Amino acid sequence: MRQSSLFAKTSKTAPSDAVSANAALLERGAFVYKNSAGVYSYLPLGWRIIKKIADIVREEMDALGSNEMLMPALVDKKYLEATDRWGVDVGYRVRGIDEAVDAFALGWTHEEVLTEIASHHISSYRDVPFSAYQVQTKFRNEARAKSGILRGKEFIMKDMYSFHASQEDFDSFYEKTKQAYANVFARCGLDAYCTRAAGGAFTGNITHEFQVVSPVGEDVIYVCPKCRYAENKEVATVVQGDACPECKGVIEEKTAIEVGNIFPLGTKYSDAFNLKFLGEDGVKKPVIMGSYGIGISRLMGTIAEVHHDDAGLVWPASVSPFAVHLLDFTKSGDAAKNAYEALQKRGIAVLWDDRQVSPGDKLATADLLGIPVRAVISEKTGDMIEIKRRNSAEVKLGTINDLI
RNA sequence: CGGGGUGUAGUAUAAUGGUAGUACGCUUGCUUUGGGAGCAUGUAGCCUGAGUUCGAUUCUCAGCACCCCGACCA
Repeated sequence: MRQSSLFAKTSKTAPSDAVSANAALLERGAFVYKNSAGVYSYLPLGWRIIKKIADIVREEMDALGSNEMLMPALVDKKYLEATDRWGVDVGYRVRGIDEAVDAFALGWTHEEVLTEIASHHISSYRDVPFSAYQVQTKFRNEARAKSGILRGKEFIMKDMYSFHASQEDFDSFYEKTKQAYANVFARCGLDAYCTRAAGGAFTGNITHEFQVVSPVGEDVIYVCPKCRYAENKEVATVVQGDACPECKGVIEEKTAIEVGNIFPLGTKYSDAFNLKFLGEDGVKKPVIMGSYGIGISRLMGTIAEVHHDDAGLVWPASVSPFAVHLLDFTKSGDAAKNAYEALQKRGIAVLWDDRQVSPGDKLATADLLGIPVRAVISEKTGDMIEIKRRNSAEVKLGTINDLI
């Protein structure tokens, strides 16, 4: 892509209201635009990252055998009334302009919707286990949106739900999902702890959260860095300085960002929608469920918090909007055009800064945008290309082949 | 939702009870090309409403917006 046609303009200054690093850098780099408190647009660069992250999540969920689908964002009142969640205060309710009563909620979760759908598809033990997920915008009336895209009133989420015939089968899937989640976060360049936690409005069971240590996090967790034992403060049995119950290491207290969670739901939702299956023994039994969330947009913000320096963002290659940032300092631009076309031909996602601005501007912008590989063509480089990785100070000369 | 703070140009900021200044950006022209180039040029602003006052961007009140702390939070 030619940068001159990219719908994005970077800024030297962050908006005065952007306090956290992710907000300041994502807005300066034109990855996102704040429309309202806690409500963001994803500009072309940011949307590319969202899509990269979502695709990583899709690959891992598909590998679990889950089915991607899409449910309505308008959730009928009947669903939430069935589980007494119509009145949960994080919800938004909507009605038509000329209607007297609220008929829908803007979806903040979809246990009810999918359980009801499943009740029309699951009737025999042959129909389970089954799981499905979606990537969708969720709406939550956050009393206090904060920290850029880390906590918004509207955000992009992957939510998955699973349906099982037995507790054993559920447990097995739950553990596999834990591993899939660990894969997702590792692939996104994040070190996430899997903590024991409480389930809030979703379940009374012990649940698990995936937490990335960061000063801007809202959760307090206790972790053992040695064996990675971890608990959320809300259910903690240890405190800072205690011996780890698993390995006798020393427990540390950390603040962390919750990037995902998994919940055993038991039969709470299947009971509400009379979701039963006929067993091999001819007896009807309730379906055992789980739900599994990953905040896709929050993940982008978390990566920004973890991977940046004074000059700007430092995207892991796996989620970067482009693989190569091509800078051209020459007058003619011919060599850069050739390199750009060669890279395009080989399927390398390249952003070519073809703007008529100074080298200093291009270099500073490249640091701000944080694309992993910077390739410079100038009068100094001759027939070669200067290659520098964003996460390293090393600069070396190479050829197109070194970029592939 | 409780408490506090802040609203000045596209962005960041300054000053002021008497017609608002700087920087960045943007326009145009010339020069320039390895760390957000130089000179010139033009562009653009006091959140909304009420009150006090001869006069309010400035003071008071209300509303709205945003931010911070807390509560809340799959």
